[in-house]
Amino acid sequence: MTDAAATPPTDFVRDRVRADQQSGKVKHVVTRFPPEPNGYLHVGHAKAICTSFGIAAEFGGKCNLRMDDTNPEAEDQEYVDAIQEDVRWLGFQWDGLYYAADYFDQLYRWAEQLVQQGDAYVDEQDAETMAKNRGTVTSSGTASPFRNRSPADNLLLLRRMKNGEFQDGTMVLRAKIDLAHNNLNLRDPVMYRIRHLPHQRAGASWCIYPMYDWAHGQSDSIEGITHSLCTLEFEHHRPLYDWFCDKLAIYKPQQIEFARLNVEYLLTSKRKLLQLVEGGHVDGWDDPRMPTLRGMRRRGFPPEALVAFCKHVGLAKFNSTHEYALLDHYVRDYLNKTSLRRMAVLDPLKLVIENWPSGQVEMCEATNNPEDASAGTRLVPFTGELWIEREDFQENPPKDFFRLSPGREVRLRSGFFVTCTGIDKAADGTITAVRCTYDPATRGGNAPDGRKVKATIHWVSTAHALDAEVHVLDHLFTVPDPQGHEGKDFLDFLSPKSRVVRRGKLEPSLKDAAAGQRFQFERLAYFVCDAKTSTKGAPVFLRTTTLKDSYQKTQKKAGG
RNA sequence: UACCCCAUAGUGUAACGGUAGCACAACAGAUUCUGAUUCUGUUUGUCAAGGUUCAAAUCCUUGUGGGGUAACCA
Repeated sequence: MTDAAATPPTDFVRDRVRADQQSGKVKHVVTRFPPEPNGYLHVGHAKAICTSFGIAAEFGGKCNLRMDDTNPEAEDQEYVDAIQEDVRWLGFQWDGLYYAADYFDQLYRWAEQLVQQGDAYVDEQDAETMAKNRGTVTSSGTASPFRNRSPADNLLLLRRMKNGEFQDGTMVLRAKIDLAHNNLNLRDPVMYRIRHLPHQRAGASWCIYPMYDWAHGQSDSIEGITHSLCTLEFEHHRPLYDWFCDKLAIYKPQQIEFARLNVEYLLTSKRKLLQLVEGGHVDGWDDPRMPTLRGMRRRGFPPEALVAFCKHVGLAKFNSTHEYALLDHYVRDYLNKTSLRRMAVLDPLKLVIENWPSGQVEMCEATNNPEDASAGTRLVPFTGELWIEREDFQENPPKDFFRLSPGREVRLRSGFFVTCTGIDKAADGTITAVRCTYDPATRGGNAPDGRKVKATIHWVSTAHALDAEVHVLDHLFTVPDPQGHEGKDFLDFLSPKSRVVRRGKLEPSLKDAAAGQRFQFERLAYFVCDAKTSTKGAPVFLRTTTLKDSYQKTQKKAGG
C-alpha cells in the first residue's frame, strides 16, 4: 500500500492535466468535488473524491468542495454537514468550500445577458408538451410557438418570473440552440424553472432555480476550475457546458469524464439505497452493510484502505466492475498491519483440562500485533476450563484436518500444549465438552523438547470470558450483481445471512474496547467496536471482513 | 432506429508505431505460536476481418459486442 501511495498513478486524465501544465495552458491546477446535498456519500463518491483531490495534490494545485445545491426540493442542510464529515473522514481537506447557491445572482445576470443576446427565451409550454416537442433520439424536435419572441419581451417575462409573478411550472427559460441537434441536451435545454420554495442556503430570495447545466459550468468558471472531472454520463453535457461558457464569453474550464466505480455486491444508486433504507431492509444510511461512507466507516473500513483501493482502481473510460476481493485485499492489508490481535470464541465448545491445578489462574503474555512490535503485549488469563471454537474440534477428522481431535496434541495460542483425552456427549450425541491434559513445560507455547504441533487454536477462559454481542456481517446480496437480472428486482437478492447476531465469548481485555477501535479476532476475522450501539463495559462488535481461510476454501471445493 | 463513448489474462489496469507489464484472483511450494501474514514460482490476454507500415494492442475502414442519451433531477 505504501508503494501505491508513493507511485503516482498514470491515466488518461492525469496525462491531460500534465500536458496542460507542461504546455503552459494551465498554471495552477484547480479541481472540485461537487456533490448535490440530497443524500449521503457512497463508495462511488470515494473514487470521485480521491480523483479530484488526489490530482490537485499531485500537481500542486487546489481542490474545492462545492455543494451543487440548485434544487431545493431534495436538498437539506443535514446532507451538507454529512458530506463534509465524510470527505474529512476519507482524509481530504478542501481549499474552498463553495455553494452553487451563492452564484445565483451572477447566474441570473448571465441569464439576462443571454436573453438580450437572443440566445435564450421564455417558454410557456407545459412540461409534457415540451418533452413531446423535443423529439426523440431518431427524430428531431419541433420549435415552441414561443421560440421567436423578441429579446425585449423575453427579458420582461424573465424578470416577472424572477419576481414571482407566475405559478410553478407555468414557464421556463430555455437556451435557444437547435431543436434538430443529435445531442438531445442541445435541443433548447431548460435553464430556469419556477419553484416557489425556500432554499436551504439562499433562503426565500428565489423562486426560480437554475438547472444543472445552467449552473455547473459557470460555477466551475467562477471558481477558476481548470479541470472539471466527472463521470461518463455527463459526456453528452459537455457541448452544452462549452456552449454556455462560449456564449457568455467567460473562462471555460475543461470537462473530462471517466467511468464511475462499480464494485461487486455494492450498489451505488441513490434511488436503490434509499429503497433499502425506506423499505427497512437495513437499519439506516449508516447500517454497516451499506456502501455509504458512513456505513463503511461504521463497519470498520479504514479510510486509508478505501483511498488505496480507489488509487489502484484508476481512471478509464471503460465501464467496469471490480471484484469485491480487491477492496477486501486493501482492507485486510491495512488492518493486518494496524489492528490489535485478540482472542474470541464465536461458537463455544467447552474444553476441560483434567490435570490443571484446581482454581489456578495463569496469566499468559500474548502479542498484540506480530506486524508491529510497538503494539506490545498483554496478559490473558488461562484456567482449567476454557472455551474453544466448535469447529476447531472433530471427533473423526479427515486427513487434512489438523486441529484438535481425540489423541491429538495442539497448541492453545500463547498458552500451553494440550492433548485430547476424551469427549463428553449429550443424549442426542452432540459434544458438550472436550477433555484433555496439558503439558506444564509448554508454557508460553513452546515445547522444550522441540516437538511440534500441527495446529494452534484460540481460546478464552470460561471464568473470565466477556459475553458480548457480535454481528457477523456478510454481503447484503446473495449475488455480486443484484441489479442486472431480468424480471427480478434487486431486493429479491437480499441475503438472509447478511447479518447474523450472536453472543461471543471474548477475552476480558475487550471489555474496554473504544468505540470505533478495530481488532483482529485471531484466526477468525477483523472486527470493529460499534461506535453506535456499544455502551461502557458492553461493547458490540461488527465483523469488517474475514481473514483468508485456505482450509475452508479447500473444504468448499471438495464439496463440503 | 439516431448520435456519442468504449473494447488488453478470471477481474481490473499499463504499454502514447518498436520485447504485452502490473495488481487482485486462481494454482503449487517454502516459512509460520493465526490453515492469517510473508516469500518463491506457475497458469491465463490484445473482440473480428481487412488496410497503412520494415514494424500495429496502438493509425485507418468495416463489422461485432458493451455502455450512455429523449427530467421543469444532478
